[in-house]
Amino acid sequence: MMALPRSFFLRPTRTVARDLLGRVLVRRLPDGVELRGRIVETEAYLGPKDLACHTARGPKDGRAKSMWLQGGHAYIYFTYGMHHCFNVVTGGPERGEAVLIRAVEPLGDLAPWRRRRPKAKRERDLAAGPARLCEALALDRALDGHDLTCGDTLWLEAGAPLPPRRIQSAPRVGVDYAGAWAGKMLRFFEKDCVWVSG
DNA sequence: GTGTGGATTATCT
DNA sequence: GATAATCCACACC
Repeated sequence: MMALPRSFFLRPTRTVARDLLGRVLVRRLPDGVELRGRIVETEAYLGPKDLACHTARGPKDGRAKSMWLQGGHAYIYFTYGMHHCFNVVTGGPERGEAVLIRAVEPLGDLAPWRRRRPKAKRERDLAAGPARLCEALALDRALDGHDLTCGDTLWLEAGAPLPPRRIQSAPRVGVDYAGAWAGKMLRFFEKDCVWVSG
């Protein structure tokens, strides 16, 4: 299976956020184990004008510097003193836009997922939530800025995109401070899917 | 089922 | 010094 090409990520961020639903995120761990998850929930962050977006604040070489790369790179940051979150950068270089991956449906053998998420009591908690997903897939700042189009260590595969009627939208999570941008419908998830967070 | 608070640190004011 | 794109445990209903 081939990694999704650069052109996939160079489209408008909202388009990519919707089109990522149903696609497959693949993570090859250092020990060679490969984990695959079907993306079921995303959020779009629309660059410096979007007051909920990390590129709307702070220096360009600060925490969010990877977000200024060309589409198809990873932006992984650390927050709340203990959690990581994984984003896919979108659009051309210097756009400062990205899609936050909020939840995946684990595919294949669940044992390696459980091994990394011993606290998850229910299967549905294995990767529902941006920080849970990062814990399950062992994503941290070592992979910040990684090129997702090389098919190495961390990449995306075509899977099966969702038809529009299976996609539901909602305001983004945890961005109440962002004024008019807080209420915008920039969160996308699969309708009636048990693997979606909250 | 709902609500509250604690963990823990990079980043910016 | 405050805050953050969060999660979990535990209390209480």
